[in-house]
Amino acid sequence: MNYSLKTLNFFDKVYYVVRLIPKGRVTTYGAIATYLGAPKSSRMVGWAMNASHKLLDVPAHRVVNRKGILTGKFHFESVFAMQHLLEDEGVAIIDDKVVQFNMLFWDPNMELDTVLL
DNA sequence: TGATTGACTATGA
DNA sequence: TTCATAGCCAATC
Repeated sequence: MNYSLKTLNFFDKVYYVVRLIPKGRVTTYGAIATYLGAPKSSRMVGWAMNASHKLLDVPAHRVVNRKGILTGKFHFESVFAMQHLLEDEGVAIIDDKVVQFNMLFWDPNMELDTVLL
């Protein structure tokens, strides 16, 4: 396993950043990956989310793809769980897409000054 | 060890 | 906006 504390840190950082997402806001896999210094590893963020199933603290529902589509909903308990969680936080969802995604988008690169690396 | 996979993204049509 | 394709990189098998 190791080979890389870096890799492990990557996952941990993903969880850390995701937990920082304010309620009622959303971000993207790419934004998180970029913030972690690996803009090309957006898929790894998704992979981390997949592993985050065990971690109840990770609000994976606040992470969508760059179009604002809830592509990860199928990985939740039900395909409506993700949408419902977001709506409960005040995020409107229509046709699996975040309404006014551009406004609700929370970019860690812009909002956070802390450097985790 | 090597090939496949995936909650993605950028680009071009 | 949507569709298809290519590139990405770590985890899985």
